[in-house]
Amino acid sequence: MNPNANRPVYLKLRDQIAAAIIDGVYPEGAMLPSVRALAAEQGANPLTVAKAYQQFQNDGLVEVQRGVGMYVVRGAAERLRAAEREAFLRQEWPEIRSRMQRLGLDPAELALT
Amino acid sequence: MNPNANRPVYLKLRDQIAAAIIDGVYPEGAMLPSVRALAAEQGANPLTVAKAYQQFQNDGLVEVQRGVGMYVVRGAAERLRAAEREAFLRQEWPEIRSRMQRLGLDPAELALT
DNA sequence: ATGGCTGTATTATGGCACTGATGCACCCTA
DNA sequence: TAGGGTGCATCAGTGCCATAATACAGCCAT
Repeated sequence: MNPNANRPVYLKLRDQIAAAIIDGVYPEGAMLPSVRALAAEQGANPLTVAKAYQQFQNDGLVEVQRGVGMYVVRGAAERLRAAEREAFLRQEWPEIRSRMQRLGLDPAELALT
Repeated sequence: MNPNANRPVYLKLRDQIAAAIIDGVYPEGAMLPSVRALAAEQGANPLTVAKAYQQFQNDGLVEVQRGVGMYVVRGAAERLRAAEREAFLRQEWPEIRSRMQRLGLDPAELALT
């Protein structure tokens, strides 16, 4: 099946949040949705959301003001995008590429879709 | 991290075997390695290997001769390739494509690597 | 027929990741 | 100063995964 289907919730949330930061849905300096709010919206547990937020704190992409909320730091979007791009090219793309080759698919053609 | 890294062993084995069938490492009519042999080679448990083989039996891609071994049926490689291709295009490619777009990557360029 | 190879069923166990419920510490505003 | 909003720590439950030890059923060459 799709490897992304049976993925832990907190990782899916993490990807979703990362995409939102990169796309500017949560601009730099803005406050992220509270763990409870996002949990209610996504139908998940607050702790699961907190776990998804955790990595962004460790990487210094968001700043925690205890009792207040979590804020996107300056330059977070670009730093995040660079890191994701590097990780994608180094870890995922080689496998995807060889896999497509095995299946007789051409990335250049599919790109035009 | 890489979604394929923390995947269950039996699924990684399954993908590895599927690739071998498609690539003709196990040609049609040939016998697959015994569960014990592959388990020893891969450092896994025979039952884990059996679980990896399971799906191929259900899909009718391999034929079990009890007491003898498991054999790749005729047309298995092409059928497997078609199924994998369809699944890839429908389930995985859309996500990959949008993700690359977000990261500012062009599939057409990367294809030339 | 016997030994050695196949796959398979059974049961049990340990580990680990994910999820969940509760309560606490902290900060701002009214 | 009271209330409601934050994040966070602790503990517990659950289910999947992997392993293990046996035992069984079938086939084949010697």
